[in-house]
Amino acid sequence: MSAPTGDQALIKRMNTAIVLESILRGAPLSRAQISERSGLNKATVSSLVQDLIDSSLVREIGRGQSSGGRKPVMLEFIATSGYAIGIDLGVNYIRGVLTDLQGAIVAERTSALRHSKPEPVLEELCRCIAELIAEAPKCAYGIVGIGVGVPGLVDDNGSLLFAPNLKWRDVPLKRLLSDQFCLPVTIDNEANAGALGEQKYGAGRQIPNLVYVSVGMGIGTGLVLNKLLYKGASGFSGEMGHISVEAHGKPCSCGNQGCWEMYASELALLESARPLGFDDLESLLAAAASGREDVLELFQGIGEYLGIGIANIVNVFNPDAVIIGNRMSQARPWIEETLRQTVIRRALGFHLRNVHLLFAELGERSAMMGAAEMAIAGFFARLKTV
Amino acid sequence: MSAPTGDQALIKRMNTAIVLESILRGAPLSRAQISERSGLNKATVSSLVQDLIDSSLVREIGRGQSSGGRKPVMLEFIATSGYAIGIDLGVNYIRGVLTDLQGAIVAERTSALRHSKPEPVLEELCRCIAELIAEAPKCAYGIVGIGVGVPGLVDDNGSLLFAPNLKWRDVPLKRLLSDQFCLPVTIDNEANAGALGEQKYGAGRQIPNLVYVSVGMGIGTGLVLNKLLYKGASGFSGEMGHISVEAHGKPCSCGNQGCWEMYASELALLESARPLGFDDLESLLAAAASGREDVLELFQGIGEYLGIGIANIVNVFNPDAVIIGNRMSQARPWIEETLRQTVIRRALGFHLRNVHLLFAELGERSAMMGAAEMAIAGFFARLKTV
DNA sequence: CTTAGTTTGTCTATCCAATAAACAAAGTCG
DNA sequence: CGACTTTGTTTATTGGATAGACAAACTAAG
Repeated sequence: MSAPTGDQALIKRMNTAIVLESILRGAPLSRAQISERSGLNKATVSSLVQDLIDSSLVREIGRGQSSGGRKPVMLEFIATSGYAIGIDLGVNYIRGVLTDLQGAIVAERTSALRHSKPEPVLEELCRCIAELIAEAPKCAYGIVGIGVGVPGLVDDNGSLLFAPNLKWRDVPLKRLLSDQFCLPVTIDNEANAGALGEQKYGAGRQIPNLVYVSVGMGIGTGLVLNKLLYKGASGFSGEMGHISVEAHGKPCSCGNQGCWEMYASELALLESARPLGFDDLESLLAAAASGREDVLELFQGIGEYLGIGIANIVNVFNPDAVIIGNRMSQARPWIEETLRQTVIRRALGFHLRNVHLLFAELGERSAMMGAAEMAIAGFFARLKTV
Repeated sequence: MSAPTGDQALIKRMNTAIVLESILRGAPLSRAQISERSGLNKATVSSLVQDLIDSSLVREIGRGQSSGGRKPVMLEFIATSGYAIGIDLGVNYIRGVLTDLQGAIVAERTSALRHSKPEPVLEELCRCIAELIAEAPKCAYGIVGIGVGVPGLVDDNGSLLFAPNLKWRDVPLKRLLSDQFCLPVTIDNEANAGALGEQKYGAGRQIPNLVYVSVGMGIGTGLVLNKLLYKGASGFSGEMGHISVEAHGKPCSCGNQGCWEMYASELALLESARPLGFDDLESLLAAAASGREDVLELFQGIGEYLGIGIANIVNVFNPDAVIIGNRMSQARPWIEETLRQTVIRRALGFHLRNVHLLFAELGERSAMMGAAEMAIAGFFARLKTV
């Protein structure tokens, strides 16, 4: 009914989180440094650090430099006290990764999908997860969770409501996987996962507010506000690919007209390239690289429309950064200039001052790493409540 | 440097807030009921309630009904222990209100503005505030703060950076007013204030996530997420009036092209109505009321474009409600049907399920009441930190 | 080498908020 | 009237944070 009430256990959880976060950010660190940075009393820090050591989350790694007194005992987070699984479930591939608790990759596995029917795909998915689990070294917490990024709409029960390109409807993915593996499972949209991946491990490190624009066959977007994924009222949001940028433009399968993704996605590019005799992105990229004028113009068209939509996003969210990801980010050399100019011309000056226009650093790994991060974040969140 | 650390004072503040909020929501309430609803121990509640009584925030109002035992002592919030000032600074008017701590209006004052130069306007503004302050009854906390909604961009220091219709630039409004009155001052955009006003006192009561669309000469928007105003990375955001809905449409003074407000605002309406011999909204409303076909068509055009932009908003934020406010809400009878149809046709089905399309209930008072609410919220926030 | 001063991390006594349990006061109902 | 309920306070206890004392470990100046 009401908010969780405050008691001493809450204080301890909060302060433990502060100590752990200090170590995560600034390791190696001594107890004295943690005390100074956090404002917590030395005695408090000592006690909490001892708890963390007892829980196998932190260890002492020997003496550090002295500045004229007793040498400090340096502490570090034990990233290998647990492992996370991150999955990027694509339309024709499954990418999976096993990472430690700091997102360092331990094992990786990719497989192509021939069918898109749920049953064989789920079978392959489970095989992939099982193999990754088998590769995890022995450790205190084992596998702490499974995160999955999917190309579709997910509700807050982790059911995949609708995935147009897979032609799936109402697949209770979270329940299926947690029944199978008896582990915490987090499911989210591919763009949300990508946003988190880039925020944590890619181009958006240390940037608290960003928008990730996943430009593939369609356009998906993920919103990170204050380092947290933003979800709308009913748990799914950010369908900015279906913002109408041409009020009476091409009809979209979503029912709207003139959706952004009808003009700035890979699909839009391929459609306008068909008369020139191209039918995939790779050949277009090759043609652009060899300097074909008509193809370069096509990319500039995409760049402009991407810029139009991004200017809209900047005006609405005023983020610190916008990150272009997914397949179209490969076209960076041929779209970046037009894109940047368009955004500069169209976005409001006050918002432009601080916004950075970036391209994904993790490439095809954005969503997979973000999925792993969801699992890791879930583990830390559980630490706080138990 | 780091997060605020947890100590016992924090617990007490949190639990005091829980108790106070229970009383605010459910008054009249007994100590026993608060204990049961909040999960706090009876003794804890007793102690915290005593503190609140000592601070003149709560009072006992006598015995309540018994259900077979000792009669409970009922408690209520003392709304009149403090008063707030809310100001709506418009382009050609100043509206001011004095409310108690629950937003009940005690005094109200409107004045027309002839000039728009800063000096005379500020003078009139100060006179308005002073007169309202003079009307406040004696009470424990006096005037707890001044909130002001302004037609322009505000930074997080409360400076009015740019107000196109007033032709103001860089007016440090917050500093001026707090110097003058020695009171806490909150400045925000008119649309943000309106959003808060409708969320708290108007059509959006109890709706945690909503978007308020202020349709006047331009279009402004205010975003309430989880009952709090959302601000972007640099403190100002939500310029959805400048989302481009016609990628290569009419150039806007903001530098962008095809901005929503070029097609769906009062300005857009007046422009298309000029050939018919109209030059203000009032005469158009009158003509529509008398059934003039060509005018009705104009309103339908506005309704359609409003719907196009609102569908975009619904797709992006998936709010619980969208509230149309400001002057154009008077045109409700002639735009609502078209607007509703357009949104239904264009927004994504999953998002539509839960969204309500509402019109402002407070009319021209939205922003003013929201401004008062900003001052009240500031008072409660200070209670928690001191 | 000696000695003074510094830094680290632990220990001790104390404070304070929440809590359970006991309790007195004030009621209902048969 | 007596058994039972409900309310709100009192009392003793718990547990986490804290200040300050302290021992250990170190640097550097003389």
